[in-house]
Amino acid sequence: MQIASKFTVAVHIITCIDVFGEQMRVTSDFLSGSTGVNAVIIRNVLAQLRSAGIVNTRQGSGGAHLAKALNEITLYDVYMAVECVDNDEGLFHFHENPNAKCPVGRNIHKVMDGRLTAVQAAMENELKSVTLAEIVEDTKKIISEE
Amino acid sequence: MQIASKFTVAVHIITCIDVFGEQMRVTSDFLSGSTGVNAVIIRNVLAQLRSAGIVNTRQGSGGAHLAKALNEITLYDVYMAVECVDNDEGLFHFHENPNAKCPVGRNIHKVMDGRLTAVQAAMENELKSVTLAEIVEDTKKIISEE
DNA sequence: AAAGCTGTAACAATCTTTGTTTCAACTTTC
DNA sequence: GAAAGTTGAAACAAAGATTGTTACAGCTTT
Repeated sequence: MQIASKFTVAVHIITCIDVFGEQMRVTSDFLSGSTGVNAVIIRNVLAQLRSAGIVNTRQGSGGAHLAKALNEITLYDVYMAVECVDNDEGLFHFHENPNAKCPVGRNIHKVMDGRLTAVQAAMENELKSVTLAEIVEDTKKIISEE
Repeated sequence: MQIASKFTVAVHIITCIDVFGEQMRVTSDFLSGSTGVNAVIIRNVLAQLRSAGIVNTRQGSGGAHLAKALNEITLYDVYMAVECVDNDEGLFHFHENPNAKCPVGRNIHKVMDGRLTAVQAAMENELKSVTLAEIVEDTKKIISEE
């Protein structure tokens, strides 16, 4: 089981906006071409990024723009924006009907929950440690060396 | 998107084997009752735990037993045993067809891969830091205080 | 007014997880 | 050795999530 590709698509989108945004209109069609992902999916992801205050889009005129400086956007922000993991449910799917009549069944949740939360937090902290500025910088560097 | 519940089921199973194993046969039917999960699923998980050298099972006689000391089993071992995440694919599902004709499309993988691996490693290290001995100890403590 | 783009809904296709049915093979007990 | 209880495993169904597709209303610019 994997985290939905909307996350990597979102990072790809933001990178494209910064790399190409000054010289052209970055439309959902263009992004669809660069990512290989359907334009409607792109618009959905853009809508989620917009809700999170990461990008701006407008009907009619077309073209997405960044709403924040790249060094103020972390991978965690993007991850949360596209909601690959439901915040209520958490990263781990717990089996839903442990038997309350069994001593283990009625207590396993209590024992596990804190630890599963810690595991999820470890992952999220690592995501918080990377900014999109780094991602875009690396990308531009590689492009310039090609 | 979530990590399959087979993982929490597996932890539940191991806990039951230790808690109840001395006084009764811990069969797939019993585990099905305690977890609320279908007995065939339980047998599948047991088969994966057996392949990983964590438990022993036998046809006919019935009843699962631990093949290792609890302090030698970490949550990571269980997680890997049940293969909730494909080892080849990784935790993050990358969009599969970025456009090689686009400078961003043909380099985004290079830029992201190392960082995604680091995020996954952070999660896995946290899983490695918890042993089943702790889980079972906590569970027994709670049961004794009920 | 025309062209191009976004926003969004509805539906289909695909994949994964989980459940169900079924039956062969094995062990213990009578 | 027969019966009962159990595991191992295959095949298929059910349910849910992701991704793709189609369609169209609404906005902006020219």
